[in-house]
Amino acid sequence: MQATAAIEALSALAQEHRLALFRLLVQAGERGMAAGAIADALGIPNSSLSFHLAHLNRAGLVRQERQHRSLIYRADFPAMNGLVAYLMENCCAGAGCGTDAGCEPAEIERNSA
Amino acid sequence: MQATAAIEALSALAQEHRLALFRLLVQAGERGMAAGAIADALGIPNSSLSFHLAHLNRAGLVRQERQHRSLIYRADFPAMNGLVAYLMENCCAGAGCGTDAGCEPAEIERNSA
DNA sequence: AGATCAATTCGATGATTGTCGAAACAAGGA
DNA sequence: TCCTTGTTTCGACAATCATCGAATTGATCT
Repeated sequence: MQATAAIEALSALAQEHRLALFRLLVQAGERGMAAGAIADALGIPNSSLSFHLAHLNRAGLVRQERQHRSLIYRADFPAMNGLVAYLMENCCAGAGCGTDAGCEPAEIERNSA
Repeated sequence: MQATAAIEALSALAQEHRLALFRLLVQAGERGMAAGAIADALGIPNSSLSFHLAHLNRAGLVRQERQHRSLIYRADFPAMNGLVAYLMENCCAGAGCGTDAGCEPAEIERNSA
C-alpha cells in the first residue's frame, strides 16, 4: 500500500457517517447491504449517503455490485487489512509484533435475507 | 472505544504529514523521538510539526514525555490496537476473524541512541 | 540574572469538505 | 412506451483545516 492510498482510506473513515457506514458493512459481512437499506439504517438522506458511498468506494474500502434495481455494497476486507498493515509497518523496530492477523469474511450464503 | 474517539484518531492519521509522523514513531518503538528530530526527519517547519503533534496527541495516538530540554514523543500502541478493534467490531457477523492481534512495543532499552 | 536552545501558540490566508433538495439517470414492470 | 422505483449527480452554502513566519513560553547552563 502506498501513502496516498492509505490517506484516502483513512480520510474516508474519518467521518461520522462514513465510519458508521463502514462498520455496518463490516458487520453485514459478505451479505452486504443495498444503498437504500443503508440510508434507512443510518437515517441520512439518499443524496448524502451516495456522496459518502462514493467516497468509500473511491478509497477502495467498499465494493459495489448491481442486483436487480439495487446496488449492493460490501466492505473490502483485504483493503482494510492492507491499511492496518501499512499503519503498523516495521512496528517496534522489527520486533515480532503480531500485526499480520487478517479478517476474512465468513462465506455466508449471499442474498439470504 | 467510542465513535467520536475513533473519528478523532482516524482524522488525525488522515493527513500526509501526520501519517508519516505516526509511522515514524511506530518504527521508532519505545525509544521514541524528540520533536526536533521528527521535524528534521520529515522536513517540515517546527510550527507546522507542532500543530500536527498536538493533533495526534489530542487524538490519543501519541504520548509525550519531557527529557531535559526535549520533548520525546512515542506512538501509543494500545490506542492504535483499540482503533483497529473498533473498526473490525463484530466482523463478519461474528464469524471468528482473527482481529484481536495486537502490537506490543518490544521493551527496547530507552535512551540508547 | 542573562543567554541560549527546544518547542508551542498566534494570526491570517487559501483550500477542502459535508449537507441536502432538486433534477437526472438507470433498470425493470405493466 | 409509459410509469415506478432505486440511486446518483448538480449546485450553492457554511464550516473546518493546513500552512508557516513571528512572537512566546519553558527549561537549562554559566
